[in-house]
Amino acid sequence: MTTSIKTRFAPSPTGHLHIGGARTALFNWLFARRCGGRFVLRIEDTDVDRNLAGAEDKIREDLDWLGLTPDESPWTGGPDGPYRQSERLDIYTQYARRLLDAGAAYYAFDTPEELAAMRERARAEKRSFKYARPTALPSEQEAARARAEGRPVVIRMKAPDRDVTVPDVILGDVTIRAEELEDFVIVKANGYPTYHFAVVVDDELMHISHVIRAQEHLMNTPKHMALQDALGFRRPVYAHVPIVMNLDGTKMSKRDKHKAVRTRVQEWLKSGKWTRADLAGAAGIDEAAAARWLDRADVEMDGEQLARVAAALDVTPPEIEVYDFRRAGYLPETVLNFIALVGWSPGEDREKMTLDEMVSLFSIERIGRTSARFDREKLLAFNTDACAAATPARLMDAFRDYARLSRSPMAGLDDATLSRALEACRGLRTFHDVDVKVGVLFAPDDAVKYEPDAVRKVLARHEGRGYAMLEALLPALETFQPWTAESTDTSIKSFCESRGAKLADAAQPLRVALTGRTISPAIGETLALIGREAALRRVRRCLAMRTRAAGN
RNA sequence: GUCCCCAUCGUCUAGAGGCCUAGGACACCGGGUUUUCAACCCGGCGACCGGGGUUCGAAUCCCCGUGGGGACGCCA
Repeated sequence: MTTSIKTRFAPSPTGHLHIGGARTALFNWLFARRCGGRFVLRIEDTDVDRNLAGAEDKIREDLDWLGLTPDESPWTGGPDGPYRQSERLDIYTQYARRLLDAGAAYYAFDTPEELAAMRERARAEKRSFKYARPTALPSEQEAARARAEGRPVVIRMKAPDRDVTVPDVILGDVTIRAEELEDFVIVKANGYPTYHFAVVVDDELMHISHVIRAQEHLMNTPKHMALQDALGFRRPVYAHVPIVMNLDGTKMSKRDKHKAVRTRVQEWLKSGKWTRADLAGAAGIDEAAAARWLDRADVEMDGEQLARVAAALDVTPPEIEVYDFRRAGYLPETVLNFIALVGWSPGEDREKMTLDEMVSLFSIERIGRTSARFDREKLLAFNTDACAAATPARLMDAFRDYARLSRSPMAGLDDATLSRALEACRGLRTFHDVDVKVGVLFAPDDAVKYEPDAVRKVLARHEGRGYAMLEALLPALETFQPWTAESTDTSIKSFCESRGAKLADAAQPLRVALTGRTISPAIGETLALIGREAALRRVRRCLAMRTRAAGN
């Protein structure tokens, strides 16, 4: 049992799953599957302030969508639970006691302000700060007294006094010199364990054999090893994977979304296009909260609020979290395939893979050492290919999920119509494309927004040539029989022929009349999808609008 | 600033001393197809960060430099 393979993914419940986190989860999941081992999901909720209500459900939802289901987790249970750190507090206390008794850890009473001042002084003197271990360690009595006096009491772990070498399967041996190591807090003043402490205890108790995590944790590992040694724990195999970056080389962060929206808000405020009240209104929050968000880079509004503001501003914030990609209309299998390739490669120029194929191809040794940039263009291309390759049933299923989330007018379509619409969208890149291309056909007439550019170019130009065409076409349209894609297509073509016009001369004005834009499936297909009644109605409506505009 | 990691086309990467005139994918450029958007087809451009070694031979090994990234929290 002790020799069996077990990996874990341990997010903190702060919101939807970050794409980088998803990749870490995927690697852990793949490795466990590959080895016939188990995959554990543990919730690291030891920061009372940062925990967000509902975040755990979001993570679960994202993982489910991707298909990375855990074998053990807070919601599936398992032999080594509980899987929420906040429910394991007594366990940590027990081990902290052991460290204290062994003299491996000690009480400390510094206030956050004092610590900040020490760090500040060190910076002013241009030396690096290192916590100075007191020569005489505080006793239990002194700790009790400090507590009684209202001072914060934490427990610090003694850093090892010799060099530590981290054995890493990706990076090789990494040695950190003893003087770089510092005594670190393992139990906070509020009694909660810190990440370092909880991780080590849980990985041991949960029999984790391989720790696959982001490279930003590399320098934490000596701390974890010190804890393992002091507690007599096993040493899991470590694999630190390179960090996922933005195309510009900065770290991919949730804040990027806020930054993008914030920038646009600022532009609009400056140009007088918007007021702070508009912002608050769009977000659905009060003005004070809106102002705080606007002025401080570290303040975030929730995902839904941000999405509303972004929509009002007509900007698309970068997709960062798994849920962003889902809502943007990507297939989960594409996301999985693509993120697997960010930092890992099976070799032999292999790129397109199903999850099952990845399982059989995966190995930690083939994970790279270089930080990799996340290229959305390539993801888009992957998704395009995946949609083209997907079976109609799969596509329909995935689209329904998208339509529900994005409140598409296509959400309620019956199977036959939806499959027809999807077929008409062959070549789609994301489901958002489908929504753009055929969504309006299923929306109420008044949802049609006539784009000024389209109207000018296709209808109004050359003394209203497009409108004239519509007027001529309307009576013919009324006689089209039967109303199918093939038949209406033929009818329009012969209509054009009889007038010595090109197909585009009729198709484009019709497209604009029906959708308000120049984007839609082939014209016959468009007519079939929208239906006879709606088609005639929208053409008449479009012509009536022109008359009204001319009257002004 | 200190410590750590990394370094092949613009991007993700293949490459584990001769198979490399460095391969693939995306992007890009040119052309084709086309009633719009997209898709699709054909062709093209394009990289071993620099300098020293080691070796008969280096993208591959070593050293230095440079560049990028990460960590330095009672965050995880």
